[in-house]
Amino acid sequence: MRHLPPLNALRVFESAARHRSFAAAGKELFVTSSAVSHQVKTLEEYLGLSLFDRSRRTVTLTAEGEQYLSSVRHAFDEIEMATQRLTANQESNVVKISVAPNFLTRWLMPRMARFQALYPDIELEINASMGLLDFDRTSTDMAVYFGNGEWDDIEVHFLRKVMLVPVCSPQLLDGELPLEKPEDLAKHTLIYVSKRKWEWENWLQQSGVDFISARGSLQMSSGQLATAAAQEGLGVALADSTLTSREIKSGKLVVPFDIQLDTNRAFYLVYRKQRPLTIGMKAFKEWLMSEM
Amino acid sequence: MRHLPPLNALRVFESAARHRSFAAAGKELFVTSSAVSHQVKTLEEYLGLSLFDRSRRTVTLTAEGEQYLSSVRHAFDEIEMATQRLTANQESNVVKISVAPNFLTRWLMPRMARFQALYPDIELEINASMGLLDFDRTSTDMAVYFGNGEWDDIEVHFLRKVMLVPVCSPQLLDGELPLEKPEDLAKHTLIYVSKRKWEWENWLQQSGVDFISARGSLQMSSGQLATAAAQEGLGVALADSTLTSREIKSGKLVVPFDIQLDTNRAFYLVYRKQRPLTIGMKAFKEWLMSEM
DNA sequence: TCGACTGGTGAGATTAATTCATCAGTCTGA
DNA sequence: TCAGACTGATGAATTAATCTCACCAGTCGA
Repeated sequence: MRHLPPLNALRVFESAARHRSFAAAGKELFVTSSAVSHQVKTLEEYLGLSLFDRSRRTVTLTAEGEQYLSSVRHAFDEIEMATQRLTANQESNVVKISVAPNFLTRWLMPRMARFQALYPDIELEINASMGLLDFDRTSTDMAVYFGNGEWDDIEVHFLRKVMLVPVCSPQLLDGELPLEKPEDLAKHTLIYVSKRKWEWENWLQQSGVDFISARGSLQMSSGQLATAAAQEGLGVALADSTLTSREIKSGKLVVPFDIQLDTNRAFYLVYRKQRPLTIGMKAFKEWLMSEM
Repeated sequence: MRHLPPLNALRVFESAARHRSFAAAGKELFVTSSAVSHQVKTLEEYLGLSLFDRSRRTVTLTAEGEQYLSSVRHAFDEIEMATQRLTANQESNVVKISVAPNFLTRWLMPRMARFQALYPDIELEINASMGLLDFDRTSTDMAVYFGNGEWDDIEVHFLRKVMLVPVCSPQLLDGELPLEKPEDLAKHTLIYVSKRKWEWENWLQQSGVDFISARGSLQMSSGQLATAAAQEGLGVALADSTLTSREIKSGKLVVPFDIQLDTNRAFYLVYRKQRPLTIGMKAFKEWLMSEM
């Protein structure tokens, strides 16, 4: 047996709190500000505390109101998304995708034209984002994650492994300091990715270099930035060999030592569990898997 | 501007779906089954699909209804908890705590009597659980987590570092196979914790043992079980030195080599961000920190 | 200082929710 | 096997929740 507050009053509160105005909430809900006032009062009486400060001409949320708003918002987001999913057209041809930045710029973007040629009716709405996202409370249909593939409560499809090789600008390789064997890295700047500092350590270990005290180090927040920094000649970075193949072919980046580090990390296509796929989602999934 | 379904109808649906019966839902909501029927119908008309199968005498959820229920439930849980937090008595002296199993049995339990002597009015409701929990949708007040301290959106307080030492039963140490230097571990069974397999590797590396091919290995799902297995003489495990100090003092476990591995992992007291602490929570927090 | 805002309040009007009466089907047990 | 006790469905009537209206006070800017 549940103990829920009056839900209609809650809806009115959420709108009023979001707008920080009873009048604006009234407009959104197609009622008068008086109705909003009544409903907020009902909720406040139920809770036994005030959610708004009513001094001055404008209303402001109390600390309690602020707290409550964030929870109520979360909950309403979820209800809204669940309702949207349920009533969504299975024939929908718009797919909202969230993609790991490196994969987006270096893999997906260059191949977008091919997808559009194959599926001219499908419209992709792409968003770059790193971390995990909440499929319950966002309208994102699918995502490309980077990681070890161990995520709970979502449908996970393996795309491709990430194999790291050192990359740097050709100028650096032709420069004064030699870069002929892994030990020579000691004289160069190593470019790290903040949250994956162990990668250089592992690569050096695999390359038979026991310990190295590099000349300097540079820290970047993403693999994409690390690769860009290497391209600018700022040092040597570890980058995925296939994602940077274009830069390597065109000579913008060179691989001083072709020693690949198997990271146990990979790119994965993920989406909400048990979600019936729309034709747009099916098309994107099939194309993505077939391009691998 | 939001697009929410009729919320009162949603509440009725949730109850009916939970009970898998309109009559039972009516009883819970103090209305007739007729009212339930009307409301469910309203919701179904709004969504444009049926949520219940009405064949036979009983109703069953359709696939869509099942999907919808889980989301609606989640959302209502959150509203319920937010409301409960808001109306909760600040003077409450009941604290619901979720504790990492190893910490619970080896640290908290032995000291519980001391807490109760100091705060006879405070009532602890303890729950053992490993993973992370959702403070938004559960009624747990505080938790003791084991990990690296990097968790988002929660209040984190450091408790104590975990320093690992090898432990085994005294019988094993006095047995036929020597255990005098780290290299001797090669002749014994190493007990691993499933999700922290790297620990033995790190310890051996720190002890100056390059590579070791142990006689066998045993995998346990938690540190608690690994320590118990070591106590039974099944092999050598890595255990936290302070958590196992009682067993070590009493001679149930011995430390063959006093080489401690700093794991960068620790125990932390955590709770919901911005949550105003009840007097019970304050008492527990203060006591816990002072016992460290 | 006046108008144009803000939100608050109580009474009445409107709309939504519930009950009631009735119907049909299904399962149970005498 | 057939009455009786359940299940839920439905439309009209009733009740309860919600909203509007009219009026209030206060604040802000011209």
